[in-house]
Amino acid sequence: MLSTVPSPPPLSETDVLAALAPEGGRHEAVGDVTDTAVRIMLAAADAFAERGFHATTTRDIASRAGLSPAGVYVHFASKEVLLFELSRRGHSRARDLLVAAAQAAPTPTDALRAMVGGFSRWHAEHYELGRIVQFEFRHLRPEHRDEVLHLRKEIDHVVAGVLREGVATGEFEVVDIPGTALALLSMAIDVARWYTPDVRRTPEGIEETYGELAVRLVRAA
Amino acid sequence: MLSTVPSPPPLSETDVLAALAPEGGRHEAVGDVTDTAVRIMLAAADAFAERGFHATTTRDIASRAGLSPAGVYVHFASKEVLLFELSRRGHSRARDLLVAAAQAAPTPTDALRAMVGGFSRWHAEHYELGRIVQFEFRHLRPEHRDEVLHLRKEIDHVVAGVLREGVATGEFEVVDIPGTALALLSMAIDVARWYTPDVRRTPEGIEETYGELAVRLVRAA
DNA sequence: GTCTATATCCTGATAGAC
DNA sequence: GTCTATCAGGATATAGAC
Repeated sequence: MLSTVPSPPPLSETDVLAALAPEGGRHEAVGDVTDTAVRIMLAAADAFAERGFHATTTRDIASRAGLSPAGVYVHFASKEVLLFELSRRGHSRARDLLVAAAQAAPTPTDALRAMVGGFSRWHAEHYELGRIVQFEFRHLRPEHRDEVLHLRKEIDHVVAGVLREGVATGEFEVVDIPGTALALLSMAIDVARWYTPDVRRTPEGIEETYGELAVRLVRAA
Repeated sequence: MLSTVPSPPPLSETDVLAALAPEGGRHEAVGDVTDTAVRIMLAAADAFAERGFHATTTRDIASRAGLSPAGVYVHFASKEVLLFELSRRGHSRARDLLVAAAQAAPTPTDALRAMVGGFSRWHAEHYELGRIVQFEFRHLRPEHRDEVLHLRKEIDHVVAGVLREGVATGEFEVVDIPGTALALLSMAIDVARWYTPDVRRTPEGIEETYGELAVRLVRAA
């Protein structure tokens, strides 16, 4: 169901790149930007995820990308624009995953399992981009925050929609649909906070566990 | 059950103070530090929660506390020490709440409802301190991080313990105890990320909803 | 214990040569 | 498009008077 997400080797570059690229391909899959711009985005993603937006310096990003500090500004107008690009692409990718999982499943139960499982797995496999998406949001400038907020609302809406369908078919019993959607997303989002490749759990195991927990949370008694 | 948490007026100072004070009292309840040190901690908590640790300046903290920048250093050796004090006290308080809720409940089901409900409510009522505790953790220096890590493990342990009890009594059916404990805590922790007083949900409503969701997640079929 | 003043270093971003 | 050099301001923290 979520097989459009490739399973890349545990290299940070490939990992973040896979999360940024809609087709899961190589550099040209990011498509609308140059090779150097991609390198800068990958460098910034590493740095932001590791140290946070404000603790990351432009020199840090530049050196990771193999450029001088000035070289970054040919491609991005500011450090905040770089955060915005990562945030926007990451949110889009996460939303696309959820929508694809919802559409591919035959029943609301299967859809919910695939969505929460897949979303949780994504936040583990791509925990660097996941952290940026979920935890650096408030450091965007207001106009950029507003744009990303639309994507966040779409994500909430997809989950709530599946819950409503499940209630309609009688598969689910949900007292508070938006509240439950929020709690389900919280479980998955929080994975990005605690997951690292050093941890004993695997993204696949997380997908399995969290998908089942989601179904337990809403299934009719 | 969680009535040891006072319901303060919606003033940020009182709110953070209540979360810092073991007895829920006034300034002297924080006890081991001077009045001015408390004022600085409250100012720092406001600033860290609002803008994040690295985006907060020492001038920012000082002016919120009504001091000159130099005035802060009489009471705290560095900005990071201030973060550590807030983090340590906040973690202790959160752990104490969980332990009290676990001990006061007659059954594992009641205990889990009270723990997850109360922990969620705490992350709403004290969302400022909650954000610091949960999301500024990585900005601590290694030795301080280690000390706080002990408190975090105690929190995990209390929840896992109640799950084990519930499995033993037959009330719960849990495949993966540490994984489920983690997911339950994730739901509650993530409240601090999205909650603000502007949001439509109330801390009391969150307590009710999340307590019930927790029970649904683990109860035997 | 608090202040004013400041040391010292670092920050995001730009100018202009190549 | 990339570099070296640098600007202008801001950062944490300290010195020393009161």
